[in-house]
Amino acid sequence: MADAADRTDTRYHPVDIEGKWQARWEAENLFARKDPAGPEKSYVIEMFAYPSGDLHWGHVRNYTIGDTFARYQTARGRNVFHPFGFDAFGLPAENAAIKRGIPPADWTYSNIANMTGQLKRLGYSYDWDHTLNTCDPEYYRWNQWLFLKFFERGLAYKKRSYLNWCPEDQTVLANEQVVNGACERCGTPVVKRELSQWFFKITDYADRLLDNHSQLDWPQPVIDMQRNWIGRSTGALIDFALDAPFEGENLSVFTTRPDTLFGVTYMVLAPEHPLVQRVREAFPAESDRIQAFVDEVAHESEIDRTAEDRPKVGIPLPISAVNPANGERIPVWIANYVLVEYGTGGVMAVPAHDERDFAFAKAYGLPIREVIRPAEGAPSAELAEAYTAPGVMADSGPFTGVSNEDGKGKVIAWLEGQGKGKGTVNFRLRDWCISRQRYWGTPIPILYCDRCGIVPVRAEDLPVTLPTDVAFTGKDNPLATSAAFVNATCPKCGGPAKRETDTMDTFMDSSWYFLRYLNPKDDGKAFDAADVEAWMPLDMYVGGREHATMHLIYARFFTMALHDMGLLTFDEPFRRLFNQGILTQGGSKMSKRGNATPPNQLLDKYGADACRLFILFVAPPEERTEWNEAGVEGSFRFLSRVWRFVTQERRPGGAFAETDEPVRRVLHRTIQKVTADLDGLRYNTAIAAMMELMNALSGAELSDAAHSEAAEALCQMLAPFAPHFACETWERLGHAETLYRGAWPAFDAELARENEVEVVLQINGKVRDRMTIPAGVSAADLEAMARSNDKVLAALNGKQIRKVIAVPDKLVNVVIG
RNA sequence: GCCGAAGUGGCGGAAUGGCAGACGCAACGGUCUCAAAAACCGUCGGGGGCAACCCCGUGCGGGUUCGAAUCCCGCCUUCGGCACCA
Repeated sequence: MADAADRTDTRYHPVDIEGKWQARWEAENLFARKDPAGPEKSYVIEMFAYPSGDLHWGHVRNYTIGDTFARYQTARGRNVFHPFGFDAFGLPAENAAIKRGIPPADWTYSNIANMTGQLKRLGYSYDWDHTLNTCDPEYYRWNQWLFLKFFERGLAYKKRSYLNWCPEDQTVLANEQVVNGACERCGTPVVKRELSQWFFKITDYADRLLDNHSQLDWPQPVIDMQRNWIGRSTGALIDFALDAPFEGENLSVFTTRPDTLFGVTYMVLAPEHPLVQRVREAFPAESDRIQAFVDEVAHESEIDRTAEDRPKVGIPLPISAVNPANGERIPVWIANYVLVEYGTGGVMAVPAHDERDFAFAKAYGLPIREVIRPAEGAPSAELAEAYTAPGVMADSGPFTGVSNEDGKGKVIAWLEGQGKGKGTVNFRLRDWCISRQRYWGTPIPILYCDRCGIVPVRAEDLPVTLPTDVAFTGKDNPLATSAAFVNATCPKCGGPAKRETDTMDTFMDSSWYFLRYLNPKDDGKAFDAADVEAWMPLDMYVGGREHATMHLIYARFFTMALHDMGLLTFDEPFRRLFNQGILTQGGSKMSKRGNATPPNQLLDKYGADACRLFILFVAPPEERTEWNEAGVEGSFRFLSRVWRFVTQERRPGGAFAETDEPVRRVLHRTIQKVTADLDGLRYNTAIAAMMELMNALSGAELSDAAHSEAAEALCQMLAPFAPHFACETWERLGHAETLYRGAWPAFDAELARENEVEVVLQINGKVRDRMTIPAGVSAADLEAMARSNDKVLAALNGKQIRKVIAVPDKLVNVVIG
């Protein structure tokens, strides 16, 4: 590119102005956090970035939506806080270390530097004095502090359970990180392993996570996804008495269909159910046979386990139980279709009214007893499939003849009266497993002492920093390879202790970063109560829908837990959420995993402003759209035309001419529309409206006054979209102050109103004529005009006018028949 | 299977009960130029007609309405989420 000095033309050259304004903004400290007192505060962020290496157009779309929103809020006079940071822990850094021998920290910090440069080049209005990287000890020490708080409250606990294990990444995964039975990150099929891990008690908050949805200004699909994920079911816990050798003990099961209790013909336990091992001990002769089946199921991968056509298999156990409803003895089986993690890990089987139980009973010749019948029609001879629709209870003792919906509550009450069961709710949501056997994360601040057991690190000893003398083999937990890290002293007894070598799930980092943004350099506390009180909750959170059941649930849980600890006064972090639509490339999502296009080339060629404008113009921000760079040219052309218009040589001042009126009407209508569209985040149509305005201005003869009015309004309207361009043209119009705060054009309502309208004349719903008339002509007058219209008279031809529908300023429809 | 979103020109999209295709891209024709770029002007859903005009057209089939891309019922397709959750 040539220097500005070489040019003789006065055309729009973005490279000449973008660096200049970025430097100016920085020198003026324009984007510094404002005082939250005074006009309404507006805390706006986009979901922070994983430092994967390069920005791609998907990021550009996300951040441009947020920046346009933030800049518009400022233009409207609000006090905006708009920070950015990096979600810097995670596996890719560690994989780079394993594959290329680069320390994870080096890889991460160099990516952060690179991406920060790209973000600055795009001219986003971030307050870089309030940034954070989650891999800094100054950040993660507060993760550890928060972990200790959760531990004190009993919200963090260690337990042994069956967990998702990724053999490739050599770590456990949360349920949320298993996608179609495979590791969300590397795609390797996940297997179940019994392991001892750290959990957060998110299930304590299941009901609140659902109930609070009504307070949130969020896209409904995200709320629906969370509701599905949490999966609340209402039903009953029912106790089935066990026979010898477990007499006196109960087998408790969860069911949503207590109304089918009289139809139970067997019971099924998950192979991992604790009772199974006790049965093996009680029946040594059966032990090997049982264990063989348990092993067979356990070794299936998660993909095989969840396959749709997976056959249901099981074996009977040498024990039986008693149906509390009718005293009947029924067999107890173990089978692969019962999940240990849900409910009690065992079910009562009602083959007549449950598809799974039906298939299993058919396969193993177990009895099928029909106890719900359709309200009308004769009882069927033999069921061909499970009957799961509503009906009337049959062969159900005192409940026979009751509708099954009423029966649910009645059976529960009856069981409660006898102490054999109770109504309850059950959730699909599991506690959040937060420990990972990886290096590049926050060390869990826990010690294991032979004498004192599990001992938390003292708060004053934080941070527990990541050691650098570790070996990355891709197999063992790297922290365990640092003797200096592992060997520690017990703070309770002073004896030798071993450090926990697991690190935290990185979703821990993102669960509270929006609190830390306010005081990222404060080394005395995790966050400042007064600042949090002043700025939280977030007024706008912009990010992708893929976080619906992960980050967005975890962060809500965190906020609720901190609220209950008295650390926050609110319990929902994100008042308003906006999901940008995904950007596809070749039909699939643009992402760091393959098909991403970086913005650099187009930035070089057209500048940041044209790129920003284009990414908002292509589609409504919430819609998925296919990336096609061909259109950037159009945005650049538009800015070039505005440039030429605004930079015309004009004398300042003067009066409006009569001939200005039509164009001024367009201008004021445009200001009205752009304002409304920005309020509704309809950026694509706002830009289209400005283009239409430019088209109207192009051919018009304008007075100096009208030219100046239009030029200033255009600069102001473009400011949130094309900030460098707007600042430069604003300056060239003679303004000394940088165009940023409180500079939004007002529209004259009188001028914005249409004075002349084209009214469509329809005959039997088809357009037959158009009439240009003054706005506001009444329906009665329109009808009279229609009745005397030539086309109507010609169409009549002996027929009659049956009806006339007149909509002022829109149309008249004459129905002839 | 369950929950959700979406289907409109060659392309991205506009119009959410009232002129379908705004705005932009691409394409085509023209002006300017020695030439090119840039810029500007024009054409641009399909069919018919010399023409004024006419007919068809918003995934498919019905319906409501004076009038439906838009509302209702039933399908199809694509995408996202959940899925042996008892």
